[in-house]
Amino acid sequence: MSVQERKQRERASRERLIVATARELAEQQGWDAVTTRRLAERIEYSQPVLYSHFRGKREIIGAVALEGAAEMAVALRAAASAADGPRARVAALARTYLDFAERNPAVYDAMFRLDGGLAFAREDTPEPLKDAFAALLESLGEVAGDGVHTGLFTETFWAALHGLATLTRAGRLPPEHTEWRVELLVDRLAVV
Amino acid sequence: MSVQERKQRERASRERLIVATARELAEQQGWDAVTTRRLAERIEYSQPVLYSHFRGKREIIGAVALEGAAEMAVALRAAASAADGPRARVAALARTYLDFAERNPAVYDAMFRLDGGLAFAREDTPEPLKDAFAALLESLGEVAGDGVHTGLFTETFWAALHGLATLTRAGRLPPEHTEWRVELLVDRLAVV
DNA sequence: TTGATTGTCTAGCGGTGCTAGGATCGAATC
DNA sequence: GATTCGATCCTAGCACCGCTAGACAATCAA
Repeated sequence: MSVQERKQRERASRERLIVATARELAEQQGWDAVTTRRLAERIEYSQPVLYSHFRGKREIIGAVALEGAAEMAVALRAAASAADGPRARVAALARTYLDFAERNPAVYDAMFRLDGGLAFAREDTPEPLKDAFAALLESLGEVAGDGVHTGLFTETFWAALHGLATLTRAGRLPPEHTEWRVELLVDRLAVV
Repeated sequence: MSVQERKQRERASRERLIVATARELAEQQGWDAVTTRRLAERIEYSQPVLYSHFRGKREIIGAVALEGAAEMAVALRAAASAADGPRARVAALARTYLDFAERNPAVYDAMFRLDGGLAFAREDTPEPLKDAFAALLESLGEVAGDGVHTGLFTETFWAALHGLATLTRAGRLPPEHTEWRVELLVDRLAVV
């Protein structure tokens, strides 16, 4: 059975290559540039090979999104644990979130702007997504305020951050004063 | 010169037809379904005619966005003027904004999610966009709080609403409890 | 060695946004 | 009223897209 195992390993490795290449290409030139032809050429296989790993382009986006969610969860927890006190923790969380969105725009798009065929806010939501939300909730839960449902509070705070991230990057908001807006959000929304 | 005038009128009328048809088609079947071929067929002209009015699909999206911005400004001002007191005014404003996004998803996308080739937050920003932002600022300015820049406050509040609107519609946030989230946003962000 | 299975590729389908170039039509001139 | 001539519009086609059928080669089991 060793031959089969080797083949499985190779297959898994190629799948990782596809996802990594798609992500790289998307970060370099945007998701519009991630066509199945270009992607196939970069991994040095023909187009149909992609379809033996993923149902279609959408699923590839979804795979990048899951990868991103896992990384974001790590980054959020690291920022939170390095801060002292609820107020500082929330501020660090918010800055880290926006920083992640700015540094990995294509991954952020895959997670929250594009259709990666993933289920959100449901029972069958993939674990990495649930966990990224959990990472937010861990820090935000302690500043929701008395009698305020922590889940709903986290959702609202997250939505505000998401709005800032997307509108800023799309040039809808001037890039200056981002720090000030985050400050306002934390000051007003968090109860310390 | 009357012949030329008639031609100009007809041309302007056809341009309105293009924008209205694009909007209608987008609301019915989403922007992906708005292809130049389908659009041309619906207005009963050939494809190249579209390009004698607009540089490309992007500009058509931009035209729909401007139309939407004007309508949104009217809706926001109507809601604000019908409410009594700053707190109620802001709440009505927020609800109207989200309501507009929900009722006109394609127009909302054209305004804030898609690339319509429009300049935002700049001097050469088209008037309807500036005015829609002004409509927000008129009501939000009075609850920014002492010493808080009203423009930046409005931007932050708007971003929060935008986040709620987009995440909810994309299925990233559960559709229930939207009203509760708005309530929280208004309660915490607005200083009354 | 043979036959079946697996894996990969070439080629192609129907679609996209956009455009070059020819046909047509109406207005202005003789 | 016939004839230019310019504006207007359409046909046809480009290069690209996501995706797939079917041929082909390599590998395995008998």
